[in-house]
Amino acid sequence: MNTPNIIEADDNPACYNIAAVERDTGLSKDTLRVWERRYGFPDPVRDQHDERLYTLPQLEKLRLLRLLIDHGHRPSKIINRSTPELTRMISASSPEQAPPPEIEAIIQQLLNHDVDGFRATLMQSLMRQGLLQFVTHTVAALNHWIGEAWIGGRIAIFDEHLYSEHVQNILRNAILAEPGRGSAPRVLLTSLPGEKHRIGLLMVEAVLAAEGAACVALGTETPVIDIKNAAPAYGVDIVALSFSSAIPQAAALTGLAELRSLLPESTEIWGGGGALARARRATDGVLLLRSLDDMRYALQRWRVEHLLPNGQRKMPH
Amino acid sequence: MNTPNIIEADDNPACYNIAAVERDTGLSKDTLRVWERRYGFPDPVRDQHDERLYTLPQLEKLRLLRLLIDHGHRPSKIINRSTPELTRMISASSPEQAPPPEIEAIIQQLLNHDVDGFRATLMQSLMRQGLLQFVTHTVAALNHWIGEAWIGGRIAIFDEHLYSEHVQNILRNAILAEPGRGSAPRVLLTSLPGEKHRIGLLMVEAVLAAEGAACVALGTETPVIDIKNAAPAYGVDIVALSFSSAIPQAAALTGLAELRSLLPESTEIWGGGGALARARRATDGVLLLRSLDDMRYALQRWRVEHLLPNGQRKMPH
DNA sequence: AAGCCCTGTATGTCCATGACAAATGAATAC
DNA sequence: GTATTCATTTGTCATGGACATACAGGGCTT
Repeated sequence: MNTPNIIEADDNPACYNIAAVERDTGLSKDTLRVWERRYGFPDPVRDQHDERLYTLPQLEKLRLLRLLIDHGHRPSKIINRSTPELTRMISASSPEQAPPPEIEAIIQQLLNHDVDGFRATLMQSLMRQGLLQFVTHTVAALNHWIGEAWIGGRIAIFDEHLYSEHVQNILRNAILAEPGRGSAPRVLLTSLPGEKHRIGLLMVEAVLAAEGAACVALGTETPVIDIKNAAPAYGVDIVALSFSSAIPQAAALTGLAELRSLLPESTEIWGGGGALARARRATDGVLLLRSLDDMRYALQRWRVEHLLPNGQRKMPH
Repeated sequence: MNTPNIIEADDNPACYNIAAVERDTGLSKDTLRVWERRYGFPDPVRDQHDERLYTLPQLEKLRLLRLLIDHGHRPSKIINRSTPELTRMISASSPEQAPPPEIEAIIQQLLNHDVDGFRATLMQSLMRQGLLQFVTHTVAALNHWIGEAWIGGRIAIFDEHLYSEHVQNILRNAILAEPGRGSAPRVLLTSLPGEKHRIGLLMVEAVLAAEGAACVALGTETPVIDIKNAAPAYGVDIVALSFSSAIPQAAALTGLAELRSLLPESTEIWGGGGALARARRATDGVLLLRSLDDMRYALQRWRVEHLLPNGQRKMPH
């Protein structure tokens, strides 16, 4: 069913088939083929069966292209530039400011593979700031910096894995420890198939937990139909979806629109995350949240609209 | 960029385009087209641009087919049967023996969508038994039963998502709370690309933590090359990989062999999980673990071989 | 200048069809 | 029983054409 992605990673420079490239760049097979047809890049060699084999440098350049396109550049304008030039464009677009010392210290421990120190520092940071501050400042900054470092090749994939695991551990632990459970509103929290990033989802859950809302977290990659069925089953007021920038903005918007058409109007739909940060507008009845603070305001608004001053619901559910 | 998936969800029965069906069934566009060409199903209507529009019943039948194929049926044998017949096949395929009462109670809360009760019962069970017992008995039994129920269609996908999230929460929390950190051996814990199941991995981590070993957990789906690089970076003694039964046994064995050829002999490789439970033998130098208890024995053996009675390593690292 | 509509180009997705490797199952020999 | 061979099934890839939507830039009005 699946062919091996990697044949000889060290010896053979061309070792990624088109499915692997689709997985690692997020560019569809169709897009990869049509770029090759139109622009001449990527220009993979072929194996004995005429199937495309991409090299690691090509894959890396494709990731840079993807990133720049996500930032508003047009493919035809940048596709034939060299990899160093693309890298320069990226660092030019993001001010490349050194991270604040506190973040820097955490990053250093990660790069030094100091697992225990890394975890301990994160924990300290959480204790000192409290969950809300920790999530909206430290974790957000770390995510941003790690993302940059990953693009720039300054961090190994396994370091990023370790980072993700530990932040998950700490956030889940903190969420579980948060006292006020079960008050209104009730929020269903998940992502659509294709969106695997859990940290964004956990950050949202942490903020909601800190604000005293009741979360029903379904993890990542729940098909739309199942969300439709889950919402009434758990009696939620709001369905919140997270889209990292790994997902095309259009896919995020159509997913939201589709869900909107399936859920009753009384159920609010919130969407947020990197893929939607620059979206102009969504379907009517879908709320775009461009930051975690946005979400806190949305939460306040919902409570004003739906709750009496004593915290009771205005209308029987 | 993207065409809308749904035109008229309520009035028009044909409202899913091929991208939406791919996302919700996990069947690729190519597969959907080739099934239509070969078997005549699914047979979607076309919009004014000749693009496929699938109906909800078609989508549901596709999901049943996917489920049966994952459990060993061949597409051509089942694709032209009716939806009720497929449903019957699914419920017939799992023997449906009653779980023990303790497990039954937890399952009931999950099926009743009693989120808080479910979490509370799990927590109680953990407190009463301790981490080791909880993992090797309760979680293992729950996994087994939930897997059966999923095959038999007695449990919704979103319930399974919720189950997975909460067990993760509780296990991660318990692991973090486990006192003895950092003693030998040091174990790198992950799965290969394609293996997404995290719970098996967390169960292993919980047992290791309870036994006082030092874990470096990289989450799921780490490419072999990255494992090769990570092992020396984190100075681990053992690399442990988990394979759920969703992965073909041959793929698991190949992956283990490939890794064995990349790591120095002094690094042990352990493999376990559903896919390997019935495997006869693996490459030389790879240890097959058929149960969590197997792993505890393996851990004891490693300590006898590598540690002095006072807990110091026999050889300087 | 700033806002708006219009129009042409850029771009991603879909289609049809052909081909073939990998997976599976059956049949055979050891 | 266990390994080997062969035939069939099945998913993925390739090609090239088509076209809807998104975007950029010119010309218009305010």
